[in-house]
Amino acid sequence: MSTLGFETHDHGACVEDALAAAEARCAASDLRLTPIRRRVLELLLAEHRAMGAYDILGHLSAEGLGAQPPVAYRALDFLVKAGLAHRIEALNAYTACSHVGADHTPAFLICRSCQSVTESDTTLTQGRLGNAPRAAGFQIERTVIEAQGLCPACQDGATA
Amino acid sequence: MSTLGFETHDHGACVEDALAAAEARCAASDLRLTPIRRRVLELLLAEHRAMGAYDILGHLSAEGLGAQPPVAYRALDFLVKAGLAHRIEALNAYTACSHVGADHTPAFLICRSCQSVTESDTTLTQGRLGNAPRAAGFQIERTVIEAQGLCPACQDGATA
DNA sequence: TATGAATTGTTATACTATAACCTTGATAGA
DNA sequence: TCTATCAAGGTTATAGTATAACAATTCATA
Repeated sequence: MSTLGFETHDHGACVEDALAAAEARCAASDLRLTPIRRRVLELLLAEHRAMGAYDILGHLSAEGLGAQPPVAYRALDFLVKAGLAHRIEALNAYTACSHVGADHTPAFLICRSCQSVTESDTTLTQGRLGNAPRAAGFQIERTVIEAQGLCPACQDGATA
Repeated sequence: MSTLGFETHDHGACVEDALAAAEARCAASDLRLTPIRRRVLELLLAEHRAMGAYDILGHLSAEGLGAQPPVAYRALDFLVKAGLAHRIEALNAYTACSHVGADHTPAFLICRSCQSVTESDTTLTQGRLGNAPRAAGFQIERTVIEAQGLCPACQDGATA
């Protein structure tokens, strides 16, 4: 399975599938995908980009769903903990998860030109990053793997 | 070469070596390691931890070296650009570089208990992370690889 | 319906970072 | 020597990111 999805795709179906997967996951794990949480997930799914908490808050507020920062942060925290979204540390921003269900260690490819964020499969990296630290006795609980650069589309005539 | 340095070491020599390497590098590259920049590097080297910009600023200010945020941020930016320090994205903090001179893609092991930060050699990871994205045509310019967990010392009777 | 737990509403504030403009001091060419 | 230039630092103000704390509400269920 390839998840390096810079290629165009049926985004409507992509979003619907992701929402369905999210609902299934919440139902199965006894988590509540409330209207606010669901809407935040939709916003994140709308584009394959990372959004800041205050971007999210702007949308929520425009839609009468809450006007204060904690509203956005709580929904984002929920989604991240539920495995439905990820935080992109290098951007202080958030993106919808592309592999809901799979217990994964995500790696991200972040385009500095178009801000697209692609979640890459990391089984490869995972093993490698895991080795050296384990040899040293370090017990990994969470890993952040983020590559920044230019996506294929932006390499033609872009800021490069 | 092993850089997974949780083991104890001669820290005085460690700091002196790093400062000497920094001076050599600056001299060679026509960069100016001014008193403020040098002091910030010393502060970062003092412990194998990451420090926030405002931690640094607190020290500088106590020493009469500058009281406003830009003073700290400028020095940190300089050190990062010069390859003498790294920014730890997951902590919004900074740490001295352990491999001055080597053109490297660093990976960090961050202990959530004692806050120690160890810079691991990433030739391993580098190759692996590089493959999948390259296959997709993504042109990597910078990578962030940070693992959080428990260092060996903190695994005994710690918050785990 | 009473109860407790989870969620949301709201205020206030803490933490992180940079824009903008000015001053100083070193350097190099006239 | 004079002075143009530029990098570095000083300072003020403000932007951007995040959370503590507490009140109000909703919801499932005893």
